[in-house]
Amino acid sequence: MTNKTDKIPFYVMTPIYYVNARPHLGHTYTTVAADTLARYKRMRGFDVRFLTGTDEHGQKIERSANKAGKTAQAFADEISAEFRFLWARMGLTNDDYIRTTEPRHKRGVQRLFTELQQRGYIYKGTYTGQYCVSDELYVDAPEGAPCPDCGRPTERVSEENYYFKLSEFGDKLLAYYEAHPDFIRPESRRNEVMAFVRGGLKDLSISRTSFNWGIPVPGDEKHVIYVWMDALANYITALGYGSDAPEDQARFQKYWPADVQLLGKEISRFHCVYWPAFLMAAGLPLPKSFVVHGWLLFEQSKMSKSRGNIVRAETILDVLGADALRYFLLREIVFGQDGSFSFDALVQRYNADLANGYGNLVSRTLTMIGKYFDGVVPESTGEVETVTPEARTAIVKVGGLFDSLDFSRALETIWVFIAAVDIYITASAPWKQGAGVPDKVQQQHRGQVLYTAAESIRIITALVYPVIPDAAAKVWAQLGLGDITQADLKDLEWGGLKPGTKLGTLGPIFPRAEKEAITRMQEKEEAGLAESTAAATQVPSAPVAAAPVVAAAPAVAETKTITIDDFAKVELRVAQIKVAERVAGADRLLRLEVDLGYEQRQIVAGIAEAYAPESLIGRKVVIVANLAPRKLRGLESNGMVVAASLGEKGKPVLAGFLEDIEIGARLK
RNA sequence: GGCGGCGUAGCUCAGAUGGUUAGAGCGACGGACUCAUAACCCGUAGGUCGGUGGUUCGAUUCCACUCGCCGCCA
Repeated sequence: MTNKTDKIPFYVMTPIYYVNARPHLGHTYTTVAADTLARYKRMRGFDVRFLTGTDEHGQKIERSANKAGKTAQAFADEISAEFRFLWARMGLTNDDYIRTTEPRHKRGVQRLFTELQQRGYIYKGTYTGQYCVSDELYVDAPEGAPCPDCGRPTERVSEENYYFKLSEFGDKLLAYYEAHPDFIRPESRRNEVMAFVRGGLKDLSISRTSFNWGIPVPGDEKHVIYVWMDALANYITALGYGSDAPEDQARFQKYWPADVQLLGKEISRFHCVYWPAFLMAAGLPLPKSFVVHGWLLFEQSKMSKSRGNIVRAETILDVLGADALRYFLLREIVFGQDGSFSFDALVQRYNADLANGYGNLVSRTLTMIGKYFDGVVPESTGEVETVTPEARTAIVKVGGLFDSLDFSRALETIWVFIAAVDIYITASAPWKQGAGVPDKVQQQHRGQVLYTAAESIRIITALVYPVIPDAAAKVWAQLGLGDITQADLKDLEWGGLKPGTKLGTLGPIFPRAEKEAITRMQEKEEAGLAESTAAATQVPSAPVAAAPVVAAAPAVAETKTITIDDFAKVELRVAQIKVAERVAGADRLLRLEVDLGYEQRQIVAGIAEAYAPESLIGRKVVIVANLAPRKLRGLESNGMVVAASLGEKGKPVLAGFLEDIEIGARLK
């Protein structure tokens, strides 16, 4: 183990996500890319810091919260928690999760503002013109005209504001772009950014007085700091910028400037122009690179709330698992370009590459080692096989491609190698007994072939680990190599697998998905919230522990068997939620009124942290109808809503049905 | 409106400073095999490289125009 301080720091982050929208595949895409890069760099011995989080201030949030009848903070808490749950459920390895409503962030933003002010880059002025609430931007449009950007109505405002002298930075920025060709990737984005800056930069208004939900300007509290300045600063405040504590300062010194800032193309101007200008003005170093990726289109059209074609990651996690989603996003889409998502393509990729390719290769190889060598990795004769040099080439090539964030080609390269190993095994036919060949010679040949195949799998597994960590961990264990997270993968070389290694317990890695998986996912999306139903457990690779229809506890928990009569005592029925509201003074409780067809009743359920009340109205759930009444927070609860429990925090996921079902129907 | 990108097999995309039969993967079809997850392996299909016109001995690759999609800016 190397001492952590010896390692080279590597700081990577996603943008922080605006809590105006709930997490969808676009967020997942960026975050998965960052996670993969972080895992890869860790594996290569870097001291990685991976940051993500949520952006929570601004007028839009204030208004959405009002509309929902909540405080802005409560509203932000809820959505931020959803992001956090999702990332936790996907097993992402972010080292920190910043929220712009945290004190550490506020402190840092105010410090940055003060710093810019003291350095003379901020002055007071008045703006009169149109403002787009949706984009949180002053727009150049005549009175009454819609926003030229998003088409929504703009508002007439006249405000006294603080301005940042952005106009002073045009030449400096251009010089910097020129001197650092890799500062913004891909090149097409760099060109766009440079064209924008060449067009001339105007000073930027960086405060608002028209609303309150934000960080106050130090010493002039009726002003709130512009959301973008607030948000962008998270990349340094999360490290400790603005704090006087020695450990915070040390962290900031260590990790800043960032190595890779990932972002979607819609926010490249803020990240590649404003943010560097703020940093220059503050006398801070600039990030080493911005990597701008494209959009994820859903079956050819842009995913958007209004189109109603947003796909949630949860749906895919339920049916195929996190690795399938990660693999698809990084393999199918050329990083930097727009990509298209469809359930069809997802399942096709899953079957062709993960099930038939990687999964099957592992299966055929390890099964034969079990059969012919009693589950112990055989000796190699030392003879060089065709795949050996190919493995070496793949190691080098894949490393380079990961470094340049060319995930799709990295994976393509690995899969070319997988195919080569399949061809090698088929050509060598270790299952065949050659006519007249003595058993000893036959065994030696088998040993050589199977050692070569197993060693190839070890290398493949190490290479794919950053992309499909769950599967890689399983294969690693099946190879008898223990915990992959403890493995030193820095110097991957052919021959690292020791003959004599006892294989672990074998089992499927990626079971083939049936066509039906597609319809199942589509139905889940249509049904609204993704849910972990009994159907989800039909695919054994689903990350949710296989749970029976009634999944109040994970199936892994030991259960004594019961008779059918015992089960019959539990009256499970389908009920439709008619009313859902928070219980005052309880963070976790919702008061529900449900319709059973023959009666309406009140149930108090501990699901408030996972479900917004309004999202539940009309939803059909399963309840235990004959549970003795109980009082919770003074409210009588007549029954219990059935839900699975996910993760260590026990996040509830409501049970439901894919087919439409009659209210009141009994489960038996 | 200005600037830029893209349009190649059913699908996702490579590629060519212009030159013999335009490539890969997936899907489809045929065959072989049986260690393996109806898998793997071998083989086949056929696309006038968006349209029109031009330059050229020769263009899908260059030029002009045109249609469609997209991005940045106004």
